[in-house]
Amino acid sequence: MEKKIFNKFLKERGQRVTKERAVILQKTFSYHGHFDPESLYLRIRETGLKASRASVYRTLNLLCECGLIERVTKTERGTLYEHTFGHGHHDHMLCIGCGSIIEFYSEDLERLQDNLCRKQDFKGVTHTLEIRGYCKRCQKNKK
Amino acid sequence: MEKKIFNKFLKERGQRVTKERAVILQKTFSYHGHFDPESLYLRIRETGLKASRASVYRTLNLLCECGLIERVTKTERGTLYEHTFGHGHHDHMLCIGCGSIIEFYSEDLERLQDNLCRKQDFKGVTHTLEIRGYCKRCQKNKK
DNA sequence: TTGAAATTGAGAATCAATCTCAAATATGGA
DNA sequence: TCCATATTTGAGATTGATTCTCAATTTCAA
Repeated sequence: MEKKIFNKFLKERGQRVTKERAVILQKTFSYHGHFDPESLYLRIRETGLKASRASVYRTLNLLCECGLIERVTKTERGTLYEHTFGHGHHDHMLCIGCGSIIEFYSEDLERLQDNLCRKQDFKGVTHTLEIRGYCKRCQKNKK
Repeated sequence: MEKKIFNKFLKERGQRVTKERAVILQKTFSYHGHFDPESLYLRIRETGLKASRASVYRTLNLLCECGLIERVTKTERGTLYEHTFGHGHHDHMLCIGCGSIIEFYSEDLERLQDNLCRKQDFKGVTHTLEIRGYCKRCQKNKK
């Protein structure tokens, strides 16, 4: 399914469907949560498949452009991605204590974005809301 | 005022108040909007004052820790900062077309954050909402 | 004033991400 | 199926932001 979308996207832009791109797409969707380019690259090599780091980075950019994946955040240790297809848009709470991530979706937030944009004559495409704080467990451990 | 806060913060951690830190703090607050470390460094040199790049980076980290400034976003071209003191919390809309930034504040959003956190037993401290899309001018130019 | 401990700065090091370009490959047409 | 050609790949170089190193300098409590 995602393969169809990606290939169609490539065709439309006169770009080619290559083995490497197929491999990278497949492994990208083998993640259930977040991932970074380097670990994706290693996961590909582990399974005996081949694709260079350069191709991984290039293909991740393509996948972002066609909306199959999203950049979650840029940390000091590089960019985190996740696939959005069959996953749905959502936002994140990030625990300062232990680094754990909670995903959530809020219809109210989506509506609010629309209202905010209208006020500023801005045409919103996507948003990222990141709430930083302390998860349940870390709140307890503090005491 | 911000100088007092910063010096107090340093004292409490057994760190020292130095000329360089004072210069960097002062120039940081000479910006009214966003800035990046490199241009801050250049602004310091332009005015004949002295502080190395290393010290600029080190001091920006300290200023973040004590809450006087905030990292706005990490772009492909480095980190953007802004000072928050006497400025108030707000969020951003980022134009994909021209890179311009619109600041906004929404009471509704603050309330929404509280609700969202309560549902997840999460103790929110701060949040960042970044809406990406097209500003008024870029919407027109597209046609 | 003094000396231990913190800080500075020039340049090296790191690290993610992009670029280079020759060799390999995909694709539409014959 | 085979060809011609434009696209893509990959190894390694490069870039660019940020951090690190460490000798020399500076702060500050006593």
